[in-house]
Amino acid sequence: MDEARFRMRLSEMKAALRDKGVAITRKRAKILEALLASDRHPTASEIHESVKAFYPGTSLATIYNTIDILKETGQALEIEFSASANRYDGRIPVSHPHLVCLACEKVEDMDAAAPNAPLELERVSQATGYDIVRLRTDYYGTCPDCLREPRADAANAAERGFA
Amino acid sequence: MDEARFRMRLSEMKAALRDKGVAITRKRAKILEALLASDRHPTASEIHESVKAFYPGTSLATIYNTIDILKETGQALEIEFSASANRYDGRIPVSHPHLVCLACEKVEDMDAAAPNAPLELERVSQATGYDIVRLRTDYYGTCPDCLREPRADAANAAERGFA
DNA sequence: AAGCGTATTAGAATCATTCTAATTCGTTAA
DNA sequence: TTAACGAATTAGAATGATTCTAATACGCTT
Repeated sequence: MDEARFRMRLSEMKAALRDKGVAITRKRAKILEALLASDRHPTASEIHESVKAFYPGTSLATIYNTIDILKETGQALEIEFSASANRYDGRIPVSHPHLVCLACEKVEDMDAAAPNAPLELERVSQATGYDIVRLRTDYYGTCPDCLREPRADAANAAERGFA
Repeated sequence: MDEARFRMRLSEMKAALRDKGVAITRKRAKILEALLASDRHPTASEIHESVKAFYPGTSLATIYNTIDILKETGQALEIEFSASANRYDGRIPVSHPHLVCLACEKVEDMDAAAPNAPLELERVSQATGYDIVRLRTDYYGTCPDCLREPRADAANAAERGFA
C-alpha cells in the first residue's frame, strides 16, 4: 500500500468516525494507523501491541471499542476465526476473497481478479429471498512458504511476524 | 434428506470411522444420527441435547471428541463462528456455499447451483502457489422469515429452533 | 473371569471477547 | 482559570465455546 493510498484511507476512516459523532483521539488515530500499516490483517492484540509502543497505558478494551465503531461504519472488515483471534482488514473494507494458511495462520488478500461483490450480493439476494449484505470467500490451504519448509510450527510463524 | 440418503451417509460415516480404527459405540452412533437428522447445521451443544435424550449421562467432551474424528476423516464440515458456537454439516461434508442469517443465526445450504468446488480449488492453487484444500463461501444477511417479522430477537430465534 | 486398550466422564483450564463500574480527559461556558 | 459535563479509557471481572486432564468405566479377546 503506497503512501498516497494510506493517507486517503486514513482520511476516509477519520471522516466516517467524525460523521458518527465520535472523537478522533490520539489513541484512536494510532489504532487506525496500525490497522492500515500492517499488510497482515492484524488481530486486536497485534494492534494493541503497536499502539502500546506509543501509548504504553492503552487498554485492549480501547482497541475493541474502536474496532466496533469501524465495523459499524463499514470501515473495517472482520475476518472471524473460532480457533484463533479474529483479524481485521481496514485497507479494503468490502467483501473480497482471502487466502488462509493453515500452517502459519497468515491471511492474505487474493490478488487474482475478485468476483464483483456488489453484483454477486444482488444476484444471491434475488435467488434466495435473503437480504444479503456481505459475502465471505476464504481459501484454506498451505502457503508457498510453508510448503517449502514443512516444519512451519509456531516458532516459524512467529519469525514471519504472526504471533 | 430422504431416508435412503440418510442411511447411505450414515454407513459412509461409520465406515470412515472403522477405517480409522475407532469403535462405533452406541453413543457415537447417536451422535452421527443427530448430526444427520438436523437440517439446521447443529452446534456441538445441540447435538449434545439430542444425544442426552437417549443417553442422559453423555458428556459434551464426547461430542467434541467424535466431531474431531469426523473432521479428521473428512466426514463433517466445521462452519466456524467466533461470536457464537461453531456449526457442523455432516450431510454434505465438502465445500459448498451457505446462507447465514444475521438476525436468527440460522445457517442454510444454498441450493442454487454451487460452483464446482474441486475445480475451483485446483484453479486457485495454480493461481496462488498455495496448496488449497478447502473453500468457504458464506453469504450474510437477513433471511425471508426475519425480513417479514423484523423483531427477530433471541426468543424468536429459539422458537424456530435456534437456541 | 482377567486383562488391556479405548471411550467416557466431570470438572478445571484456556483464551478471545465483552461487560462493568470507576476514573480521566477534552471541551465548552462561565 | 476553573467548573462541569459527556465521552473515552481503564483494569479487571465475567462470559462462553472449546480443549485439556486425570480418573473411571466399558467392551473385547482370551
